[in-house]
Amino acid sequence: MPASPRVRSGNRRDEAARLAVLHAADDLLVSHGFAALTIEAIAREAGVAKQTIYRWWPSKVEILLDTLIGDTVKRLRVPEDSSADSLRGYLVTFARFVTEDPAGKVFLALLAQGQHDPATAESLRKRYLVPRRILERELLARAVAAGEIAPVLGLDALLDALFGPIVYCALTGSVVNAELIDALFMSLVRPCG
Amino acid sequence: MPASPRVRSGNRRDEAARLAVLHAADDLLVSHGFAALTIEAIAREAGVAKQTIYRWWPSKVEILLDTLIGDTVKRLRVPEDSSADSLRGYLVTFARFVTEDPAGKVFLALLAQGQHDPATAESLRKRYLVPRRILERELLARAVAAGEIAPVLGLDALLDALFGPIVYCALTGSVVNAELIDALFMSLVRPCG
Amino acid sequence: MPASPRVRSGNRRDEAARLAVLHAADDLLVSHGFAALTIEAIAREAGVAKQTIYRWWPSKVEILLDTLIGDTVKRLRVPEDSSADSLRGYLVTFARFVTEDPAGKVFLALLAQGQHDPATAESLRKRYLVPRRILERELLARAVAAGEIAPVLGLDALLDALFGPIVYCALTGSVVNAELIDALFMSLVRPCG
Amino acid sequence: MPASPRVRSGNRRDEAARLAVLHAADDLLVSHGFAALTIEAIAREAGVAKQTIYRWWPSKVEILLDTLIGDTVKRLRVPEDSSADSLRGYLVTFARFVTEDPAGKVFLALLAQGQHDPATAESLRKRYLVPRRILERELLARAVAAGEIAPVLGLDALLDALFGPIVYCALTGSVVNAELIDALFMSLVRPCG
DNA sequence: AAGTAATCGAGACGGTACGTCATGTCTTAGC
DNA sequence: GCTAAGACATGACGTACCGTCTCGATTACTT
Repeated sequence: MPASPRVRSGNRRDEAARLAVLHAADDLLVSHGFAALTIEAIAREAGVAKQTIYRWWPSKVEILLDTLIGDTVKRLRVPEDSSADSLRGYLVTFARFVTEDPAGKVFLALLAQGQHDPATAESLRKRYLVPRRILERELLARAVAAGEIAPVLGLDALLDALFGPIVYCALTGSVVNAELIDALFMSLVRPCG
Repeated sequence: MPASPRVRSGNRRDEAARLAVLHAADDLLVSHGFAALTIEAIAREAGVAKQTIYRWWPSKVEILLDTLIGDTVKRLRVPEDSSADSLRGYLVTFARFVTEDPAGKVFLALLAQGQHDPATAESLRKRYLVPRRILERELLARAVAAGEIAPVLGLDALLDALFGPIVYCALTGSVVNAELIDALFMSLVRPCG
Repeated sequence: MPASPRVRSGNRRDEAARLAVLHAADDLLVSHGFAALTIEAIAREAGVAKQTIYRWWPSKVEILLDTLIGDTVKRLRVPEDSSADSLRGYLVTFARFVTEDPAGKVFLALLAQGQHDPATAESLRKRYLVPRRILERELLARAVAAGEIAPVLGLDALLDALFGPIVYCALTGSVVNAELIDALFMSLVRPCG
Repeated sequence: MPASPRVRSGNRRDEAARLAVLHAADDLLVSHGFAALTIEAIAREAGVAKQTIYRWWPSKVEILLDTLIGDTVKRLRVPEDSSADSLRGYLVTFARFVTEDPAGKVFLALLAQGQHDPATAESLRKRYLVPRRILERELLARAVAAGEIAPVLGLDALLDALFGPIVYCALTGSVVNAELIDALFMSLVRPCG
């Protein structure tokens, strides 16, 4: 199997090129950091022409969002089960995602880039934060309805209070304390029983 | 008063140039965003030679850190008084700083840039986060010793739990809820009396 | 004729850009001297990006060499005819070239720059001096074979003896004496008859 | 003898600094070429402040001229004796000077720089070329008067015809042929007897 | 002996150009 | 109509020198 550069698809969008771009972006971010994540580097790494990237993505941020959304579906599912335990488990999973998973680095990078560029902030919010937030709010609502938890706060504020510290620790490079998650959970979510 | 564009200082560092750079960086960040904050733009805006910037600052991040540290001293003092009330007031001040003060934008931009560049993360931590954290830990310790509060967590974790949600809301562009701060304060800090 | 700043050539080298660079370099050298001949000035004058210059030429010296070679082909042809008269005419043409023609200024500038930079010296020699010298030697050889001249020196030394004084006068800003050329020609080349 | 960097001369011009600058310029030209001969490099090499150079020399060219004039007096004397032989010897000495002596490199560099900058050309002419030319013309005049030579050309043109080829060979990096000097001497100067 | 003046080293300053890199737009030619 | 390839104008990067300047020290002439 010498080269087989890739079968050209001719008229249609080349799925292989799409995947190659997504993987190249992901790999570069993890291996060399956001600073090295240039369109030219992605094209080089993916073996794809620059124009092919510009044709399908308006910016490198959207590429990262595509990989992040894909990876989140695979590795950071919002649980269906609304027990207090599965809720707590979700917090722990999120903490691991954000500190250890390469896709978590993508999330942090996008959150960061959102501070430098309003368009990124808007995209991240619309395509990622809001949809997740809806799922999470529903999860909490189900748990409240089931009498599993009795939060001391409105659902949105509660979610900020729970995820905020985890994200902040990840951003500042502190370890995310298990004690911290426990205390937040006990004090704010108030599991019943 | 004819012209006098600026008095040259000759052999010594030119204080006027230093201030011009700091202000230019601050202004550009606020007015055009981090993306427009290039060394050339700062030099242009400040009426200063590029080399003068490179002579004194290793990167634009250090310029921003200088402005941030200066502004924090002026507008985000850690209170001396260790009452529960002044502690809560500090949280509110921080929330306003981070969402409304131009210097707060600088802080968020640096936190963000730290995700893209480890050197920034390290500088921010050493020159800003750690010194502030020390002061805040001492504040909490005094309050505990005075019997003003009875926190449910270790001091570091507690600080992350308190500031994390505020920073997270600022990063995602959500409003920082007063209810949120209250609930965190009541549930985690547990003011006595 | 609306605007049409220049038609972009896309994938291929842009011939218009190439010519614009050559002319800009030539014009700048003649109008403002070698000191003003910076890559940035050429790019400005030619309405071309700096990178376009660096893509095709390793240095401004090679740009000048390109113009010199082109101009020499047009205005300083080595004669085909090997009569003593045409040989003498060639010397006179060379003297005019080197003192009056803008392309002659380019030649002198390159010869000069060769003293400051060995790479220039090497390029000038390989791309200009040696090829011309070959043609001139052949010319002399033909004239000797035809019995037109009977030089008192080897061909290479003879060429140095003939062109050296002309170049030296041009370099020092002296006028190139017609008497000088005649005397050299009579004494060293020794036309027969 | 620990350091003794140099004795300060106080009010007067510091002769040691003057010499250090001349030697540094000379050394740098020979060792690293004209391109590396910057005022800053000379100051560095000489252990002298930049301002000290600017105070006494209007440009680096004048520094080189100072060294050249000094070295010429020492190593390229125009002979007093007006015999044909000593005249021929002078030509050979000049050829060696220009191809082997470091001071010869200085001469070529200045001649070259004169092509890039009219002020240099003017200085070189006034301070070096013209004074030498006067001496050389006198030498020839004495030789003619003494019946030692019978040149076929006016004295100035003759000098150009003699030195031109030597300089040209030095400029193009060719070897200066002994045969060449002989032929020029015999054909143009025509020594009697 | 005290004051004046010029020199020196050091080095900051506003500039200009360097050569490199990534941007996003474009055209070509092949499938 | 997609693709790989890559030229192009733009503009920032960080570095090196330019020539001017100001400083504080040193030393020699004046009074």
